[in-house]
Order: sequence, then C-alpha cells, then structure tokens
Amino acid sequence: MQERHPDIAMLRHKLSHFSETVPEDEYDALAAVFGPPVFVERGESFVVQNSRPTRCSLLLSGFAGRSVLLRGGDEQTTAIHVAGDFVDLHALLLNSLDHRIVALTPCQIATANRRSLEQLIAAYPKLSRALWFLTVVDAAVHRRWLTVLGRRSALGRCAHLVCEMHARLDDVGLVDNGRFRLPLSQARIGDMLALSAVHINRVIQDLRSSGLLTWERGTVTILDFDGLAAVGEFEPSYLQISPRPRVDAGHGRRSVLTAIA
Amino acid sequence: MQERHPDIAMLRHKLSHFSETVPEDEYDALAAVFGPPVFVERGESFVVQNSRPTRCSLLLSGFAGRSVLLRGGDEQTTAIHVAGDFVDLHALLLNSLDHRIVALTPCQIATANRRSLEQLIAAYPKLSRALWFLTVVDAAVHRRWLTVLGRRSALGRCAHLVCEMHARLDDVGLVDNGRFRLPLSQARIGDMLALSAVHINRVIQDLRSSGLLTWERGTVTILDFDGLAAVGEFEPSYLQISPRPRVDAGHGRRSVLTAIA
DNA sequence: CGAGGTCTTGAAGACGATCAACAAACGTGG
DNA sequence: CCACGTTTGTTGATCGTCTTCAAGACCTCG
Repeated sequence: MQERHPDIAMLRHKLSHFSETVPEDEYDALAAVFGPPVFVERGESFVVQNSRPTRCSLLLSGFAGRSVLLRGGDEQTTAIHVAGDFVDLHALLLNSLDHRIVALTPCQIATANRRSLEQLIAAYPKLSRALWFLTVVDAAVHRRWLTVLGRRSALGRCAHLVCEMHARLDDVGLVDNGRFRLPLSQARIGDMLALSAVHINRVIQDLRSSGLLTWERGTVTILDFDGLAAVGEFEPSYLQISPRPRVDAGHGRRSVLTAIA
Repeated sequence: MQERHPDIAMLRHKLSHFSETVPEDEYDALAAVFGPPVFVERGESFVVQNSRPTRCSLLLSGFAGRSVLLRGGDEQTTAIHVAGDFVDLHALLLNSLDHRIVALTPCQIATANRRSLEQLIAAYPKLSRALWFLTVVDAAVHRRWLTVLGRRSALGRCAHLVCEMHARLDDVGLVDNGRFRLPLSQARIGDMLALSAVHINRVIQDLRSSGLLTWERGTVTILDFDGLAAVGEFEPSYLQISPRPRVDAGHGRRSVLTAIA
C-alpha cells in the first residue's frame, strides 16, 4: 500500500491561499520531488542546527518545533509546525540553519532533495512565487510572535497560542467543533511562550476556570472562542488564511493522521 | 544634479551575500525600477498598516522601524531597518500588511511600482531568488529576536541590539572604528526591546559604567566589542553577512548620507 | 508494580513596570 | 542670540508578575 510520493493535499491547500493561482501540473511536479513518508519519533531532530541543509522537509502529520538551544540549557521554540507545513523551506536559500527542527510528537514527514527543489523553482516560476509566499507568511507569524512575547501577559500569550493553533489546525481540517489535539507538555508550551512550566500550569488553570476552554491529555476544546480571542488579542489576518473550503484531513489517509497526532 | 534612478550600491551589496551570483544586467534592471530618491520626515509612516501595498520601498539612508500598534497605545517595533534595506519587499507577496514602517530619523527612500517588480521577478529568475533570499534573512532576524525577547535579560537585549546594529551598519560602511550613529530615543529602543524607557535608561548606564561603550547624542562607540557580545550573547551568523569587502558609504554620495543619518 | 515524566501547589525572591519629579538638550520663533 | 516650550534623559520609590526552588500527586508505560 506504500506509495512512492506522499499526499501533499494539505500543502496544496496552504499554497492555495496565495493570491496567484498555481497550475495543476506545477502541483504535480511539486509532489513528485518528495520521497515516501518517513516516521520520526518524538524528540528526534529531523533538521539539525548549523548543518548545511541538503534536504527540505514537509510535515505530513504530528507537531514539530523550531527551536534554538541557548546557553544555560534552556530552549526557545520560535515556531510550532503542524501538518502541511513546509518546515524548512527557507533553508533552500540559506547556507546554514540557525535552529533545529524537532518532533514534538511522533511525526510523519516527506523530504525533498535540495537540488530537485532548485530545479523545480527554476522551471516553474508560479510555483516558485507560491513557495516564496509560504516563507513570507512564516515571517509574518514570527513578527506576530514578537509582539506577543514582547507585550502580552502570560495569560494573553497562552490564549493567543491556543487561538493560533485552532486557526491553523482548522485550516487543514484537524479541528472538530472547537476540539483539537495539542499533545505538547506544559514545559514545551513554556519554551514557546518564554515562560516557566510552573507558570504555564497556573495560566492554563486560569483559562480553564474562566470557562474559556478545557485542556486534558493533549486535547483542547475551546468553549468560548470570542472570549479566548479577546484575552489573547488574537486577530488572524497575519496567518493569510483566506476563507476557502478547508481541507478534509480524513481524505485518503485519515487512519494514519489520527493514529499519529 | 537629481538623477532618475537612485544609487542602489548598498542593496547590491546585501544581495551579494546570497550564495548565487546575480548577473550585472539584472542588478541594472533592478535599479531601473526605482523612482528618484524621496525624503521622508522623522515620524512619518511611509508604509501604512493594513493597506494593500502598491509600491515597495528601499531605504537609502536613515533609520526606519517596522512597528505594530497595539491596543493600550503602546507599540512593538519588530525590526529596525538601516540604509540599503528593502523594507517591505515581503509585501510583494501579501495582500495586506500587518505593520507599518515609520521613519525613526529623517530618511531617504526610493520606491518601486509593485507591478514593475512583479515583471522584474518574472523576467529574471536569479535576481528573483536573491530577493527571496533577502526576505528569508529578514525572517531569520525575526527568529533571533524571538529568542532575545523571550530569554534574555534587559541588559542582554540591549547589548544584542547594539551588536547587531554594529554588524549591519558595518556591512554597509556606516561604522567608523567601532563608532556609528544610532539616533533613536531611549523610548524607541524600548519599543524594540519590549522594555520601558525608564529601564532602558538604567541599562544603558550600566553598559556605559561597565566600560563596554559610550552612547551620547545618538552616537554609539563600542569600546569592548567582545565584552558586549558576551553580555548580549551575540553571534552574527544569522545575519548571513558573508565576510566580503564592505561597501564604502562615501562612494558617490557621502554628503547626503552623513547629512541625513 | 515500579519508574520516570508530567502536573500541581506553596512560598520566597528578582526583575522590570509604573508613577512621579526634575534636569538637560533641542528647536523654534522672537 | 536668547527665551521658551517640547522632547529626551535621569533618578527614586513602590508594586506586580513571573521565576525559582521544593515537594507531593498523578499518570502512563515498561
């Protein structure tokens, strides 16, 4: 049953948010550069810091983090990636990567040879621009997080994270009626929000007791989205998710996806 | 004496840090899409938040900030731009901008029509990749600042900012023996570092009394670069500035540059 | 059933914010 | 060239948020 190339429906969907349309044959060419799906264990770094990247990775399922190791042992996670994210596309343009990408849950990825991608970009200018768009959206997310880390309280940061994950997971069909998996330990959330694990715990309890959400065993249910968005001052335009029909995560490989994430 | 197209030597230099070489005629084509230099007063926003961008701006001289206005009136500056920076290149791919770009000092800019740039990109794939590279470096800078804001003390943040400005200004020839102009008020520095102006003041005094730098009337002199880099845990590889001969800011238009910045 | 990771709670303390007041520098017009 | 108003820089005191340390409960998986 193992096919040669992975299902890139989620990536296609993300590319579809770009204002220009990418022709079907360019999507097909993109799918063709990826190798077969590979499983990665939780905790494993599948993109290594300071290495000269030779392959680029597409996350098919699970959660991954871009993290920078700092002296003193703590770790800042600068982004959380979800299914459909082209996690190190920017590495195509850089000679060395300033961060690693680590599987925060068991993940399924597909990788593409750097040279193949370069040839693809040279051959298909429209697809090339759409991929550029993805890296620019990534930067916009970083900018938003700069304001979140810089100016928001612990409660606001946490609420913002939950709202963003909701929006991004919903876009790829991984939200069921305000309910989605977010199987990250509170310590990991702390790495992302630049807060101690202890304080994350208190903040989550606060969100729970305010009736905004439930969060147990890695599953979040948003009870009051507007309230949560108000606490987090969440405003989703930076994600560049245009209101189109969402991808159905169940299409084709539901069993795999739900088994992993 | 007013020429039609601006001198883009600094931008060319930044593009030269890309691993692939851009042919001379593509640089010329890039210069040709820009209109004549325009002066912008301090405090003026030359790229407006939430607007649909129709022009892209190249900063020729002065300092500009990307800032996001937040409720409550305070403002997070997510990046500081210096001469030679293509400040809103990413806007070429986006439909709305989540931030504004404001002149932090009197600035000189050149703008290019969005459509002309799109045609340029379609016509010149190598140049196109080099411009993509610029947006990716921008994202890498954002990532670094996420770790700086998230994990560093006020002293470390401030030291990091000074080191980064030194490295970037040095790259475009605006540093003279550890000495450079940084004519930003302490309140503006606070917007960038997510600290109160009062605290910035105390931190700068600390840096001064530690003998690491002098900073008076908008001119910084680094006295002990290694010491400052240690305090800020500064490590410049993320800037992707390859060690090549620097641009000479005096070439051609020194009088203008020194008069402005 | 035991071990390690995760979650939870409490108490003490540090870092930076905020408020307030004043000094110094700047620039604008008389 | 000076007078004045405005912006910027400086200092002190108090307060709040989040950190750190510590310990115990829970849960999951071998």
